Amino acid sequence: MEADNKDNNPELTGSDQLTEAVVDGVQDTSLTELRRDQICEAALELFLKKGFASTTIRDICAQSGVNQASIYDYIANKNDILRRLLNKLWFSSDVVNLADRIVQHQDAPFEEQVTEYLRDSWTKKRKGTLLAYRAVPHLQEDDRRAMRIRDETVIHSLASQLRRMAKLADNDPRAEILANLIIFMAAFAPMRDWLHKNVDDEIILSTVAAGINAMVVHLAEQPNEPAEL
Amino acid sequence: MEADNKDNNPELTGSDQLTEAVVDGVQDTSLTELRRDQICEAALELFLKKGFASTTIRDICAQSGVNQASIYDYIANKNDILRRLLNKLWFSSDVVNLADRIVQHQDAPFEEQVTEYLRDSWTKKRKGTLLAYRAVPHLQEDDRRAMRIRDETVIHSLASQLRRMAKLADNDPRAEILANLIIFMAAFAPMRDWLHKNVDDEIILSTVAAGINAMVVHLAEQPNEPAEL
DNA sequence: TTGTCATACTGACACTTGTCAGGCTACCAT
DNA sequence: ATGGTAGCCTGACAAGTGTCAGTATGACAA
Repeated sequence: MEADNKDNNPELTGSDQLTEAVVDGVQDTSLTELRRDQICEAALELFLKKGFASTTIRDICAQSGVNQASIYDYIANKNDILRRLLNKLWFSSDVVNLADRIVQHQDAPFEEQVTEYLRDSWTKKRKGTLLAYRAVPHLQEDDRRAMRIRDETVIHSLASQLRRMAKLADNDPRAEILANLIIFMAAFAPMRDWLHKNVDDEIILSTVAAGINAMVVHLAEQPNEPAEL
Repeated sequence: MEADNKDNNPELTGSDQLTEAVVDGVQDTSLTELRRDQICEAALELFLKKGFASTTIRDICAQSGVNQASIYDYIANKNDILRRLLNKLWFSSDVVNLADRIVQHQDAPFEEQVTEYLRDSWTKKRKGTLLAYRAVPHLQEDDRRAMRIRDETVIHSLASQLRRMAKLADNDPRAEILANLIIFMAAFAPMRDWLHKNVDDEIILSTVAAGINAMVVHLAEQPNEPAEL
């Protein structure tokens, strides 16, 4: 079981994505596209509601209206659906990451950029984030590694911006830690949304953004690593 | 399937825990205790590695050395194992929560208390946290509600301490948001531990604690909610 | 009208899963 | 030795699972 032959795809989709299997059951590429979207949309909803492992192919078929046998004309297997979803919602999301934002708008105040970054993460990328945090354990080892590498890249570029802004030494590990923490907070609202039901989203946003800003400011005021306790 | 008859337990274990099913296959209560511990320990390891849904009873039996049939003399069903684990590692963990810490040591500086709180959360309660964040979707509705209520209680008590410390109005929602965020950060190191492999744990700890402290200090300096943007 | 071909679907296979009935063994008191 | 009993295990069932071979269907070309 779970042969998952993505090796029948000779060229990689680009090393910063997960490799999608080639499926050639159906010629009409636009139809393939359409059905795939149906399938992925249904699968996303179910994965988030019931978890990847508890969602069956039959569930996905029922939800998307695609036949149980035909589904294999559009996707290679259950894992392939997850890969495609992550590629679309996580790797190719149109949310600009914080480091790039800072580089692009050198003049805008940091807190404002954090606000916009969080706003986008919490709306446009919300489901992708949830999926990434919940479903990654079900990926195969190399896909999981790809996700980790992506994360590390993002964190390192953010860390170097933080170092510049807070005037830290090039090897100060606190920049990486704070970068990691900020990325983590991009998952805050999606993962803990059952609270604050009656609180205005903008207040949540500005509170967290102000908090992140305070963290960075504080770091800039403490340019040396604290001595060992 | 999944009858999950915890209703054959007349008295509740206490409303701040999940209800564990009564299993009477074996008389010797100390043996029952022993086997249950074996089973839970094995299950915990597997749940964290493969996820709840992908871990089979057969896996748990193999890992714990308990027979496939006998396991039902010690636990009621797969879900019951999860409940018992959460009761032990999440509800009855010996980690003092941050609000209680603050009340108990009114004089100690906030940052120090945060440090100790995070240290405990990231070591003693590490697996419980991971389990709570990952496995809760597989609980039944009422158990999930119990977890949520617990969370809300903890957050509200922390929020009221934050209000006191930062001199905020009683209805300022930012206290709740920050409390929620701090609780969320108690899951930071467990959930994102693949980074910082070569960074001293104490630096991670002090960096995050300092950041949280800066957030609260900043909040105290901004006693009024910002006007609408 | 007939033939062809791309797509949809019926039905099934091989396997895994949670769960347990009922037989089995080892030890203890007599 | 013998009977009894507390714990252990073989074997199985019913339900569900991912996957697909092969057939039915419908639309279009000749």
